[in-house]
Amino acid sequence: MTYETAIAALADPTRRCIVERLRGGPLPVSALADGLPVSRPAVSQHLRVLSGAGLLQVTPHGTRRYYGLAPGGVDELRAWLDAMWDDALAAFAAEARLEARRREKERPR
Amino acid sequence: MTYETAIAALADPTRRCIVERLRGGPLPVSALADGLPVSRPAVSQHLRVLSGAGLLQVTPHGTRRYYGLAPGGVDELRAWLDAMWDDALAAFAAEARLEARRREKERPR
DNA sequence: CATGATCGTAAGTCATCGCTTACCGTAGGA
DNA sequence: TCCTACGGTAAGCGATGACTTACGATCATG
Repeated sequence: MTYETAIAALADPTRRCIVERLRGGPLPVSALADGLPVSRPAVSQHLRVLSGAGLLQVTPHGTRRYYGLAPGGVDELRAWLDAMWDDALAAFAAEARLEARRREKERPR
Repeated sequence: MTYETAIAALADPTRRCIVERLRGGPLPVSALADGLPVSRPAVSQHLRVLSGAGLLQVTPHGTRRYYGLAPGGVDELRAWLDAMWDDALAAFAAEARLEARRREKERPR
């Protein structure tokens, strides 16, 4: 449920750039806007999306608000990826069995 | 580089539905289109995007093409997530140190 | 060889989304 | 108390993208 909004939030290049800029630690909005090719209101809108997805957390300090990566923010997303692609191995085995069955059906011709 | 197209491909709900339907093993296009709320050409377009992102692999068999999850298709995406959010712990430590420094600066007043 | 089934592609339409400018509320310093 | 910095919000615009219908190509089957 939440991993859907998380992956939607991370799909935007500008938002990924924000995430990468937050690797070093929390930053206020103005510091984030400097160096980004978009205006400051655009950054605010992106921060709203990222926060809404549970990827960022805010700590107001005076007039400036520090945005930082939320620990465990991508846990559900990782869990979904694992659920899909770990079963893919089993699917691979299934496909191998299907292939074997197809050969078996072809051989007697 | 590839994780960007992968996350963009997985951002669409219909494409995620396709991925989930492929957990049980490869399927031809018609079988995928049945049960999805979109037309068959739409499914073909989604499959093109997913394949282009390295998430799916195709095995033509006669007139029908079997689409299946590509093993290791999300490896780069997982690596990127780890690189971001594992360093987030270090960032958290950095923020803690920053907080400590702020208190230290406030205390002597 | 002809026919039907499977699937990819092209063109067009409509909604969603990201960006901008303009505006407003709020906290801190002179 | 003014005023300046910081940042969130609203409205409008342009572009990207997802979907549909129509068409064409290919392979198996009668």
